[in-house]
Amino acid sequence: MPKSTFLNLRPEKREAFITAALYEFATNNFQNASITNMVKVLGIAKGSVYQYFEHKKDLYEYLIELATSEKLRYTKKVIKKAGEGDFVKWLKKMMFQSLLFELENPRYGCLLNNVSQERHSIELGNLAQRNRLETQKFFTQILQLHQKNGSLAKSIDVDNRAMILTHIMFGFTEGFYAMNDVDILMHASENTAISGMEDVAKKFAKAQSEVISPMFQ
Amino acid sequence: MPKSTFLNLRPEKREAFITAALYEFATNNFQNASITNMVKVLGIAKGSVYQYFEHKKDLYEYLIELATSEKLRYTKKVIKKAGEGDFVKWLKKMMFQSLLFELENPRYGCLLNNVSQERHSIELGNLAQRNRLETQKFFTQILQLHQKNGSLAKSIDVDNRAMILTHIMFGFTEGFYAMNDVDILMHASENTAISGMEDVAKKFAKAQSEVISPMFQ
Amino acid sequence: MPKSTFLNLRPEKREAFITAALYEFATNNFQNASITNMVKVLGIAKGSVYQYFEHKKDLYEYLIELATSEKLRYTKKVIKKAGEGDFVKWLKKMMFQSLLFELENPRYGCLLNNVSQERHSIELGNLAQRNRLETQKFFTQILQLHQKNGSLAKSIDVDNRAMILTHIMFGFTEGFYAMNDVDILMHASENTAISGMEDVAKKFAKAQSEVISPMFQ
Amino acid sequence: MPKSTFLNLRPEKREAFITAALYEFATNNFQNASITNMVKVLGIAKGSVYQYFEHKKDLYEYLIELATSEKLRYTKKVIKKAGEGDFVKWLKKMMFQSLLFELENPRYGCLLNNVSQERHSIELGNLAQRNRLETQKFFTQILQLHQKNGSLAKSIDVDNRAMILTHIMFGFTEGFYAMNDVDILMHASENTAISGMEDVAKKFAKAQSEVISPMFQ
DNA sequence: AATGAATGAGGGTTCATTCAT
DNA sequence: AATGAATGAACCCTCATTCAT
Repeated sequence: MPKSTFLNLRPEKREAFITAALYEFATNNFQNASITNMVKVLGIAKGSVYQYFEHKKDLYEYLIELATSEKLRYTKKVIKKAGEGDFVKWLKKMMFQSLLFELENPRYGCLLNNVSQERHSIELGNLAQRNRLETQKFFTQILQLHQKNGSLAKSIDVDNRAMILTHIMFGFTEGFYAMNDVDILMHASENTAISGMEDVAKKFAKAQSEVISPMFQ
Repeated sequence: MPKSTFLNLRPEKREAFITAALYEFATNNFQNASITNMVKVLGIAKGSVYQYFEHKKDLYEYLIELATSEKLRYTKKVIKKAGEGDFVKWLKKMMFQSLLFELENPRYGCLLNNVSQERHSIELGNLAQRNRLETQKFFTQILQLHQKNGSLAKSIDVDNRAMILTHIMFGFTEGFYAMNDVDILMHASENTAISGMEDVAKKFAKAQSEVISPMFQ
Repeated sequence: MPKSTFLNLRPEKREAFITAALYEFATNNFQNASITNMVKVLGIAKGSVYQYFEHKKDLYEYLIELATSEKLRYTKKVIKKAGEGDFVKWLKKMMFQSLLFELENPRYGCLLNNVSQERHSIELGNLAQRNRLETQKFFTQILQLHQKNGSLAKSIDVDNRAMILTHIMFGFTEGFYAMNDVDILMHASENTAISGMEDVAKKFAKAQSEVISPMFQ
Repeated sequence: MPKSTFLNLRPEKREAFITAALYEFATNNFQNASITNMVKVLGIAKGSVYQYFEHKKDLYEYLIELATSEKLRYTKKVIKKAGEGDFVKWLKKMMFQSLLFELENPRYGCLLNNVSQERHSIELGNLAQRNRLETQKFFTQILQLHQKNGSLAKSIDVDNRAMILTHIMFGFTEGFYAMNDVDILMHASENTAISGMEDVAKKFAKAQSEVISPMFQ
């Protein structure tokens, strides 16, 4: 929900703004993210932020939306194939693609990770919960699809598996960001980041896969 | 590292202080936890806090220590039995006991959960990372013990399993707090809390168990 | 090192600010000068100060610079004549001009006097020492000039005389401010101040001169 | 004006208290001297200070009195000889003895130096002024004595000379403390301090003497 | 559309002083 | 006589937000 002023901005300006905002909200949770600091980095007037967005929360929500849709776009190809063939095979592809997304878009990834850790507050409500429920619902639908197609045993408790999947995926993601230097991840140019983090990522992907596969046999 | 002032406090007062402090640091991360708010709730003077502790970080570290040692005390019986019999059986007991701890001591549990999510900062360093590494090391040692005793296949990569275990356990814990209303958990008297959350807890325990068991066969 | 914010201020506002800040830092040493009190007097918000300056020390340093350059401007004419004619004659002129500066700009004068009395601290370092060393160096250079020009006996120990001059001049200045009511000095309009303090000043100038003259014969 | 409780204290305790108090008020001006810090160093209860003294100012005044009387005791021999023989000779002795006092009792010396720099305040009034006036009066009396005895020219303006003497002596003292590390001075054992500072002191004494002698010929 | 000065509530922290024990 | 917990006002500093230009 940016104001029209933001949408009418020269693309370069808009993108510079987004990049800086993402960085600020990716390296800090909502409360600690500082508009003051962000505009200092950007070199624009503080007032401009309030020409573009109603308030801090408004900006935050916009960034979340952006990150979410970007992630969706990135994983679309895999999502489309849901229901075809073996579920575990699909899941592995999905997990791999997600990890690639984190590596290539650390700002988006880190922001979304922050969202999933946001404490309940008057201002944001239970954002983390809503975030997790969406993911859970997504997995539930995929699982149901696979059950319909016969590629997943009907005996499996879909809701239960979706919940577990959700917690594990968020758990690994959070672990990934906790164990690695977020700043290095984000400042690296895309290619450097990938090559530098490749091993770590592979280890994580393999681990996740090992854990999750047995759940569906 | 509380000052002697704090240790000499009348037990009721000290406990009231701890309760309120725990609540503040359990519902907020370090930066957002507010001494001002805490003393308002407690009905004491702001200066008193600084009679008890050197500074905010000092108080935080004390609460972490308290929570950690309380958790250790709570799980001691199970930890002592490490190495005896089947590892998975032991792990299930451990996980169940941990969950019980979270339910009976939601303030401690929630605080420790916050610790594991703390962003890297100049003031706290990489607290979350240190926290996770400790847990990982703990699991590594237990796994090695079981390998020595022959109750765990020598072929299993202990370091890898310890890492996975860590991420999953933190993941489930975080999920648990994200999905439930922390405020209700913490304000409930112990018994109410348990009965109210029993089903949720059982579901979590079972889920965790299902995921983890296959990793060691 | 004020921020651009301060420099862009409406001149009246900026001057009102400087006047009030000078008063606060002239009547109190660095530690005791209170931003809180200053803004109360000025009738502006506390936050504004931090729009203008990075922090208290930043403001202090700006005021020192201001006072120093103002004093330099005031005594420039005399300084330029250094080396011409008799040194003692020049020194008398210099002392008289300095005194006039103190009388016409009691806020600047008093601030600089405070600087020369600042205790060594982590925050400011040894400001007083640095301040005195500068003055001493200044006198050394002038004395060397006069020795080159032949208007001062080569036998005179320049470093020693410069040190003595420095201590005496600071001593008289400090004595002047200790013996007179600084508040009256500072609140008086310029002309009133001069006429009111004229006799005192003359007495001081004569005394200083009497002391110093014999040192160079 | 200590309370009777202080006077009834075991001598060792009283002396330890005085030593610590002196240190605190010698290294800080009145406002910045911290009772809190002092008792921490001493290892006594904060409340004790208020058993001994009415309030901070009360303690400060006691220390000033102590330092003053100690200095008097130290210079008594010289003072007694006032009026005998040449004034300048006497003054040199006096100045030398004063310097010795500063070196052997840096805490007292530094405290008195602080007193002479204290800003006018509601709490302390114009302490520095009173302090200087006393010294000035002292010199006036001595000078008058010498005029009576014929060892000083009747033509000399006694009040003027006393004033000048005062400013110069305070000036050199302040300069001495500004240019040297007060903490080193005070922590050194007496003998070390003297030997370490001997050269500096001699330089100062000679300088002072050179300046002042011509004033009385 | 862009600016950036102004605000004021809130943050953590220090400290002299009081008073019940 | 000694303690030390309690107080609360004061300190410097930060920040999202507003608004006149």
